[in-house]
Amino acid sequence: MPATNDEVARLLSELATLTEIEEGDPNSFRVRAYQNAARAVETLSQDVGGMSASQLAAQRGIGKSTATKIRQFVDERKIDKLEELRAKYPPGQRELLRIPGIGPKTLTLLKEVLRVEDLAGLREAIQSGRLAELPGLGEKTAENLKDAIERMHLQSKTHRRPIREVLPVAEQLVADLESLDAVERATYAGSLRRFRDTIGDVDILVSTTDPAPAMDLLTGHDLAHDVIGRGPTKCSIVTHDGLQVDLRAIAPESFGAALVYFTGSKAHNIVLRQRAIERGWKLSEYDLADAETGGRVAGATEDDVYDALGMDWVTPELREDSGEIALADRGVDDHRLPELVEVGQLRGDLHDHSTWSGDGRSTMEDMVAAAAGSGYAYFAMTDHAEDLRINGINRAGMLEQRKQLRALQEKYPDMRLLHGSELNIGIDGSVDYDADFLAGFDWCVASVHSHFRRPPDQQTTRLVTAMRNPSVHAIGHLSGRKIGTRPGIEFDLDVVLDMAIETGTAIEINSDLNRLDATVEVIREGARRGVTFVISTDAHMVKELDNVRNGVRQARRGGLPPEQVANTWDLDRFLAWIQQQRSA
DNA sequence: GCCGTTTTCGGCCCGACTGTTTTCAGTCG
Repeated sequence: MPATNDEVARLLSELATLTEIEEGDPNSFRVRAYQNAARAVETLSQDVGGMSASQLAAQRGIGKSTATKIRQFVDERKIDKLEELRAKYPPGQRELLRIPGIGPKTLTLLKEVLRVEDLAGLREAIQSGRLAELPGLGEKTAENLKDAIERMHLQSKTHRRPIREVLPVAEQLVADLESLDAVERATYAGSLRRFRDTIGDVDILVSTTDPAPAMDLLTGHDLAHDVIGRGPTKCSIVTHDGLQVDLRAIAPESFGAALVYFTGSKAHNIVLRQRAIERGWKLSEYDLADAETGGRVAGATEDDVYDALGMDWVTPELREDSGEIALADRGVDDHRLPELVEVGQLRGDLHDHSTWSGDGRSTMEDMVAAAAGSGYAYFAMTDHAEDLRINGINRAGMLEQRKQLRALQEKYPDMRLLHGSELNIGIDGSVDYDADFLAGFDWCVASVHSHFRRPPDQQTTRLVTAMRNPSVHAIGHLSGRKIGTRPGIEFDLDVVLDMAIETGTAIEINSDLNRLDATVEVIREGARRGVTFVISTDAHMVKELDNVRNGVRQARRGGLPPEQVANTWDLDRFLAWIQQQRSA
């Protein structure tokens, strides 16, 4: 089996972790070098398998030494240095490092003084009181470690959770904090603000000159199970289901700097700080300031901070140090961040269900009324087709629904109602109904709802066959993944994107927080190649029509401009495009 | 281990909090 970039990136991360133990310092330069190399490999556009050592070493973040290691893995499927460190620090030891409160120094101390090398040994050392006798540790530390072990299966450091479990909690806490008189502004930051699929913990910032009320609110909140810590400007809680929430109180004049700092990513921030240093400044969560005098340069808003650093403001979704820095750098010729799609640019929703489908929760009339209320110029009713046995609508049902939708159209002169369906892509790529019946729909989305575990070449064929069908306008939730619970189908992205362009079929960005599908990788590559996308809610009830903002953030994360999103187009252009797909 | 208009050595991001310390080390983000 050839070595994949992901595989190599994982091994380099492991090397970083093991080196951290070896050197006893999480900030060791060697540790950081391995982490940088892992990230460099992750974001590489070519396969490491086909690259020579010198080609690898030419990549930023990969030097001669790491290039040799990567080549060794490609050729021999092993890395000597890694094998050596794995033998020296068995998995039990590394597991201890994952316990919050244990870093490399404590780990070494445990091993050398108490011969503790795994979780069981640590439990025993706490129980017997031997741990509390170690130099630098004490009763309180022993107690904290005991608690940490108990909630470890829930803890953020060991467990990232799907965004759908986190976003609603964060939004509620932010709203509650913002209602306080003492709080000027509250917002969540971190990977949630960057809109990653999975989230470790929640970072909330409040702008205030009086931190106490905000901290009282969080530590006493109904959602709080346990207060982990509280200082003058920072406190942390764990919710009942184990999510850690950190709150930081920020002075208003520092809010922008803090927002930059806590939004990250870590890699993005490091580059910003390097830019600050080059200018004789230093960037912290308080401000951008002169390194010598401490005189403030910027800090109140994110815009000020980026501007002072000679950069355009970077949308949080792009802050991963994966090319956005150069695009924002006003010192670089042709620098230009992509224009990214915004919620206000969408003119229609193209994947929606009603009680006509067994799993719909709002009536067609209510869905249409709500869409009209959003000011949409077009709206597609796409209930499930008949092959979805539990849910789908048969031919007679579809014809009746169409009749009722046409009647409804008269009530909404300013919004074009499209009668469509969410078709099911069968195991051979075929879809529901026959060609003549399909031709009666205005707009069809085709999605995979079954047979998730088939070989990639078979899945590729399924998708390609569906895209070739002239009645299929878009492919819904391309991978079929459910974040955190179902991995989704594997397929050949090259082939699928080529076919999307050839047939003019759109790729859907599904706004359901469970899905966020197409994935960022697909969007990024599709954006580069000029593929047409649609951003749809897949709403099953009125309330879910608002989910479109999630789909938009997913699209932005993939760097997608509005021009490549078909439902930003005006009605005439959109209808002409549908027509063209049909005849292609 | 990586990198380079202060280059091949000598730098490499920064501060809060905790618990243990009588001035700071370790961990975290």
